[in-house]
Amino acid sequence: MLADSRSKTAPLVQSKGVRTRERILDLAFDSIVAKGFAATSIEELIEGAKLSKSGFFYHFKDKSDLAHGLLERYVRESEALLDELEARARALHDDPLHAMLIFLRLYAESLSELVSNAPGCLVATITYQENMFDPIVRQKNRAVILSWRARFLGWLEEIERRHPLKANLALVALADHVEAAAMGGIVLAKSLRDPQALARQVLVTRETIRMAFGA
Amino acid sequence: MLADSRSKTAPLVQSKGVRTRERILDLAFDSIVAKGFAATSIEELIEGAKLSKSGFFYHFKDKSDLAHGLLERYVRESEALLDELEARARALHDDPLHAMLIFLRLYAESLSELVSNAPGCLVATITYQENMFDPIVRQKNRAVILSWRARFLGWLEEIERRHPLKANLALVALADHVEAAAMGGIVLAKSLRDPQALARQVLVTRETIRMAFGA
DNA sequence: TGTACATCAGTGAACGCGCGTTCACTGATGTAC
DNA sequence: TGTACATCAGTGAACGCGCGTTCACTGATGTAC
Repeated sequence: MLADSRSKTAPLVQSKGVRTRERILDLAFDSIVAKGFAATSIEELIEGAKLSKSGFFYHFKDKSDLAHGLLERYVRESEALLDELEARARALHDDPLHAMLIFLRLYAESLSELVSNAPGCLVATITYQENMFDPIVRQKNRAVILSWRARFLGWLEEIERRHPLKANLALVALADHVEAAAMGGIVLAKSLRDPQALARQVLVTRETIRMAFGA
Repeated sequence: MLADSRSKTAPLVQSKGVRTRERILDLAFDSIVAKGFAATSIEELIEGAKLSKSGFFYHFKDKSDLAHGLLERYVRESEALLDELEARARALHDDPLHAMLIFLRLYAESLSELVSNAPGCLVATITYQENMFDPIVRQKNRAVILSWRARFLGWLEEIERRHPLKANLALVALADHVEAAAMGGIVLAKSLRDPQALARQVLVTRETIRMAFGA
């Protein structure tokens, strides 16, 4: 769950075309997360990106192609963030439970930092406006949620082999909970204009996992 | 957090005008939760409600007035549901902790029932498309979140006076967590087409509260 | 090194459609006397 | 009980604007020989 998909880790040298495309995607992300997909007009994107309308259609064959590009980039960067934080956490502790507790702290920090710029989860946005998107985007969106589930479920199973579960919970519900609490936290953070509200929700999940395995 | 605001508890006899208005609001809710506010056209609402365009403008002075009407009804019915479930739960157990655990079971059930018809939380939808709404709607939307927080925070404080908190958590984060997990759960339920995913998230929150107060 | 051609990254003008909103009007129901 | 008037719950036609999309064209950069 990445709250801001605007690329920060772009290759050192980019062709002119790639830079323009990224500029369009950045503007589109901010607008979609603030107003929704339908209300995000190509007109406003080209005004912000300083190019002509036909320039936009050089980069994206139609509006739904923009959605594809947006989701693709979002997934790539969000998986990269999770991979990186998981690797850092696991490097700091051999026990998978403590690694996950470390990970959740790092994740809470990263998310509230991202959210203070441009708050919004693209996956939640797409889910809440599913009928605006073609089947491929919807399918890809579902796949993202399932990949989050798979990552955390695998990790929790690993934990359970060492620390018997003390709570009356299905592991899959707990796995989903990491992202569910984050998505709910984003709504709180956005609405109340309090980025810390997101971090607090992720840390509640952390406490749940800590208690569930009796740490 | 009410997942379906279509009225089920309307007065026994309604004037013709009120019935038409309710029909419009029902259609609008379903559409907004599926496509977003901007993509919900007055044209489609009048087609569904079988009246002319000027008929629509007799009931709502403009599109933003529709948003007002929708949110007002949603808040009224969602508060009524929470009041009712809280009253039932408190009637079943004197201890506020056990009452809350009962409440969360009832709430999980109610929500996944509502979600199987028309999944979506209007507050989350508005938050994710804030720029589409006027300041009054945004303010009202924020107020709903704060009223949820106040309800659960008060309840948790009551619990804490009898059961010392065993977890390293701020009560306000825990209070917010009830609705945050539900809002995240709705995204899961919608996207995966699995109403049970929502109930499971609410029940994770229940387990968190149970463990936090050492029940 | 010079020329021919291809690809990249756009421009400018025009299109048709659907959207939200307005306006003048109307027939059915309710209320006062 | 009958009549006058007001309110309710709409209709039908027209509007202008902005939207997504298309099309013919172009100047700058890259590549082959």
